[in-house]
Amino acid sequence: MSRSAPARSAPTASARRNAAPPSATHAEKIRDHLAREIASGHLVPGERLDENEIATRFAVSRTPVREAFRLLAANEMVELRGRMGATVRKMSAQTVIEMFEVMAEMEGLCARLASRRVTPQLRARVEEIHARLVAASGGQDVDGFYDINQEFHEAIYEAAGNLYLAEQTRRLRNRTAAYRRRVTFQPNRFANTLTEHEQVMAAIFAHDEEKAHATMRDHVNLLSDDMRDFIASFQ
Amino acid sequence: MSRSAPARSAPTASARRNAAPPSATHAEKIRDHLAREIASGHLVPGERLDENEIATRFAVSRTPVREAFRLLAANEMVELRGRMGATVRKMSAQTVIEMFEVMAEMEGLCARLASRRVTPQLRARVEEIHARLVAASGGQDVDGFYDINQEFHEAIYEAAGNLYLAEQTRRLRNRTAAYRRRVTFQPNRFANTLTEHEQVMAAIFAHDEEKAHATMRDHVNLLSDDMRDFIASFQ
DNA sequence: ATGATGGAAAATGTATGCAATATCGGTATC
DNA sequence: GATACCGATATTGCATACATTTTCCATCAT
Repeated sequence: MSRSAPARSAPTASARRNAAPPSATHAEKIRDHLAREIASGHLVPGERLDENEIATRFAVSRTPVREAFRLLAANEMVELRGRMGATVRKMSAQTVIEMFEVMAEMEGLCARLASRRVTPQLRARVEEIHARLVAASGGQDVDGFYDINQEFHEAIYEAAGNLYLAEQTRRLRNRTAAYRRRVTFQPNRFANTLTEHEQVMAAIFAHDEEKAHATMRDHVNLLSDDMRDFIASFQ
Repeated sequence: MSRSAPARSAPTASARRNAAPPSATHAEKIRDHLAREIASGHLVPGERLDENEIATRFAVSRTPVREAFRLLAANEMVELRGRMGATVRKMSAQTVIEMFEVMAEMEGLCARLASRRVTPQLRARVEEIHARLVAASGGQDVDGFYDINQEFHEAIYEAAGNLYLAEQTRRLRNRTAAYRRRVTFQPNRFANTLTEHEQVMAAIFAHDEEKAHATMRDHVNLLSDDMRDFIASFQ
């Protein structure tokens, strides 16, 4: 990443005109990496992000690191205070609970809109993902289960047919990922998750919007109850 | 803002310990200034923000300008695309409709939670605001009506007892303010607004969460229907 | 006339060094 | 012991220069 780095073959102008995505900037890569560390809990809430340490770690100057911090602020994952650096956003137990409450409603709303707007293609997609989730629940691959679970939710967001809602739901989900991840790794969550997903699916495919909303909200709220206990013990 | 600028008296360490805010960075000032230009319509959606032009305008280097752009991304006021600069965020008619849909639900959720959590003090507050709104509806002061109307909504947000939800609802409301304001200035909106607020209040005070949610959602959705027509005519 | 190519200019990304501010630890005072 | 002050150090903000990528325009081929 230094100036003496070997020259790369630049994409041709014609490749650019075919709307090929530009190569990611260092700032973007650092942001993505730090976001993952925050979501995974490796970087903990309240922790200071040291420009110099991160610059050294990624073998870049401070400039893209500072830009990465500001990009992370755009995702509300870090807090910036003028002249006082960046810290991983710390949320009080109360705020986490509130965010969960909102998230349950937003996911419920996604399910509600999906029950009105789901297409045959998306229905097939949801069912296919669920089948994969059932298959994954028999294994020991927790991360794999978690990833497919997220695919399931993403498909519901898409079926809702409201991009803005999907975006905001994702955003909130990312912000709470570290907290939520600790709960979904409970022993009997897999079976419960499958049952609850099935209830949500049944309501959506029956075009029952109240039930779709309620079953999805309850599915996410179950998480919230667990989180309440977890957070209480954590404080 | 150049290095040869006259030296300023730095705040003393004791002033600092009394939690005096640090002086605003150039990046923060530029962000605030551009945010105002965007809100006022001086910078129009889709417009490119030229680093060099802005740097020249503010007599600073490009560095704080770039940082300001990334800070603006945090407010979703500009869009950043790697290696392709910043543009004022452009909202399609579809996005506006989607945002309204989400807003109706979020305000509905505020009302729902308020129906469970309203205190006698907040009840009195809502009633007092409504009385002022009734008084204002007889006059010609549209702005005054609008301000009190906003107070009414703010009181519901507060009664919901979820700060995060209040914050996000406000945020969305602010983002759509310019579009919404064009509709609320219709001739018979005042009387309808009062009637609808009364329905919301009745449901909240009766602790009927479904009805509170539905009446508030419908109140805001009425706006959405009007907006749909308005936007269709606008395109 | 249209599309492809190449080079120059413009714009964006980054590194480096200096300026400005915050933090920390030691010392003095009450 | 608590508070204030001061100087040294560390951290953050910013300017400048260079590197990289994108855009624009002229030219050529079909």
